[in-house]
Amino acid sequence: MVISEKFLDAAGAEIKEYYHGELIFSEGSAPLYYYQVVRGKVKLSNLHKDGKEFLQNIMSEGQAFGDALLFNNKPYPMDAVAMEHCVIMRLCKNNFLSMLQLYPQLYASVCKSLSDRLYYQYIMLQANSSQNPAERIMGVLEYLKSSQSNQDPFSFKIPLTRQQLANLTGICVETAIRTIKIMEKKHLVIIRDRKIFF
Amino acid sequence: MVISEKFLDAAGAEIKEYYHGELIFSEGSAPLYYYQVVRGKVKLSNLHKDGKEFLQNIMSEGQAFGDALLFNNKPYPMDAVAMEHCVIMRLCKNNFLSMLQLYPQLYASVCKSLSDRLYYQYIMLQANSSQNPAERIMGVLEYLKSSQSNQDPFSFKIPLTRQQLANLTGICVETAIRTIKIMEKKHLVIIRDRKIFF
DNA sequence: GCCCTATTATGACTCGGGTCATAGCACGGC
DNA sequence: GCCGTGCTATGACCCGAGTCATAATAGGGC
Repeated sequence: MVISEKFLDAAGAEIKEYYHGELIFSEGSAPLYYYQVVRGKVKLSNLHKDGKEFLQNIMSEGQAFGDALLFNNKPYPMDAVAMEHCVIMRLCKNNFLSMLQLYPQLYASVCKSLSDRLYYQYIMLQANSSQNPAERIMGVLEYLKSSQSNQDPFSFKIPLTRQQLANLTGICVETAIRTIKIMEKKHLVIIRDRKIFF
Repeated sequence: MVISEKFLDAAGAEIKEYYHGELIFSEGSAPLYYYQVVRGKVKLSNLHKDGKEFLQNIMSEGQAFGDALLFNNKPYPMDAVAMEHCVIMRLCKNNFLSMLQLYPQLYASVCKSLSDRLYYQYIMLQANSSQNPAERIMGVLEYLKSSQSNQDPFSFKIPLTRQQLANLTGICVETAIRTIKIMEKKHLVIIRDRKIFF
């Protein structure tokens, strides 16, 4: 958890619920809140004009989002959408910044949280800049795996559909499916019951 | 400038000089320092096994790098190389963290600096995840332009070679050259004296 | 059980970006 | 001026990822 719910509560945060598919904020609008996921999953995504979606990231319990934009006064570069029923704490910009001034030790958590996401972006940018679909997919898999405690090969069941993997890597579903099959033949992943193990 | 040189100096920073092509840190090694560019340009890049280079970012005067990794104890996900003769201030991890504890107001600058880079990564990740070379290149151009004061069309001379644009976007030089020509025909950019204006 | 939908799967075809080869051009060093 | 090097430019060819069509399978709701 980035910031303890007690602190957020004391600083004046509201608890909000969002339902599957509900928009939390949208690309181009002005950032006004610090958001922290209490329960559920939120996707940060870009909707292309041709209807295709690019998945920037999926935020889970304890993770913060939208906060980076509070520091540099730029409009949101993506949408945030609830992927399921979510409980989210939301703290307005002024209260968030005052809270940090009052309790500077919280800055350490915020910096760590920003750094974690920056690290994720480094990995993904490198992977997705490759032409090779397998390298793009491996980028996601390795990143997800790196945040697991059990590092044994094929012990980790990837919690993403092929469509989501495709949207995260900017390739089409068919290529994702075909590439994953090839990766299985090369013993890079195992497919059991249609689920990917890495 | 992220942190004033006086503060860095008082905290025990060293001033180091690097020459064109000199390695500052390398992918996979452990982060030990906060770096801030005093003069020159530093590229953050990944070297692929096939000899190709992917340019994550180019850091200029006043910008910090390598600091994100101090917060989350992960090895560097890229190399840092001086692109020209550089003067760089370097502050070891312990002194950096102590300095922040001592002067919490510096945290705000660090958060802003992290957020700025996160924003850049969002833009680039979205752009580079596209299949379309023109979209990838536009990602770089629009980002660079957004940090300019003069927003008039075609007023900004892109300070990058086609090779650098190709390495930033993960496409090959030839495609970069051809795509830029097409973009000129579509009046998206102007080419004058081989230089790209946007 | 039955239906609806999301997901996984597979084949045929197209097109565009990578690769390789070659060359023209600009600039700095001497 | 002359040379070398890095940058820009252009053509021919190939391969592989996208697109479209079609279908099998799994899972949830009722």
